[in-house]
Amino acid sequence: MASGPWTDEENDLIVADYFAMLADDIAGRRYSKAEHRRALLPLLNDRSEGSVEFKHQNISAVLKGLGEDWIPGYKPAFNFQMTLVDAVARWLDLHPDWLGRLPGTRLATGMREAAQIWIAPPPTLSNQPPPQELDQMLHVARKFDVAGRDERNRALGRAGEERVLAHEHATLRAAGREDLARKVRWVSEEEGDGAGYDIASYAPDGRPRLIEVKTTNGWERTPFHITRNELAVADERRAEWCLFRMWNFSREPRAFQLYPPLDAHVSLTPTSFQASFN
DNA sequence: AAGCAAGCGAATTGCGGTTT
DNA sequence: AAACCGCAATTCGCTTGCTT
Repeated sequence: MASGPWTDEENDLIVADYFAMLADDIAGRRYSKAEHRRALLPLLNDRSEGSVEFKHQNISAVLKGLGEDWIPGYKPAFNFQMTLVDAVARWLDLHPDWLGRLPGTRLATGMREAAQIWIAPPPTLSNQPPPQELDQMLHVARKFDVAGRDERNRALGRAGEERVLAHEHATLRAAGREDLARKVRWVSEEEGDGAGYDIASYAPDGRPRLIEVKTTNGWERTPFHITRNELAVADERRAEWCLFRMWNFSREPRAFQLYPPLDAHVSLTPTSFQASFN
């Protein structure tokens, strides 16, 4: 039995099998996990059923770090090795359309949502996941440049802003401020980026509220990019500005808000540098 | 250099619940 | 009743670092 670490070949096989099941799951097709496992087993180097199951949970963990859906029932299990991450990366390279696929295949059931979004406290203030787990997830996020991917995904960003717009309208109406709700403006849509916030809204008491929306399909601690300009505006108008972080977007949007100073909540790492001649 | 302890990652077994 | 599924506590064994 169980002879040493999994080889790259084995990892490739099980990752491909995993994605086959995940595709079935997302499309709502029936499939049998046990059947997949039986088909896979003889192709591997004499692994036990248990270890195959466990490896599936490890793949779920990689996918969670990536900010992607995983197969329900394979609860993410950490302590996976980086060779497994490489195998997932290889598979995604060979199937570039997987990440580009439109979010929302499974949305049909969840569309009866209220316009308001559930806002929870930011992760810095709630209970933390074990540090070991967090490190591994961030490592994966970096390896795949999850933050960059979200940033470049204009459709995701726009959908997120639209969602927040609806949320602000609903919140103000619920507070009996129809007058303010009518004055909410989608700044980035009307004037383009550059203002340092996306939506100009109001608190129920009438104070202005400048909202920068950051959207991801990933989990709540997925890293994101923030521009120098956004930071500057956050600082200049710190009483009004807020960052609206929306996560788990394609399934069921959840959110938290961050208020300046941002570095009290997150650590800011420069990721791009200006090169000029002198 | 060898022996020993500690730590850590990998994997397995077994159990409780669910579906057919 | 039997098969199937999901899950987690726990064990195993290897590596690494420390001591003598």
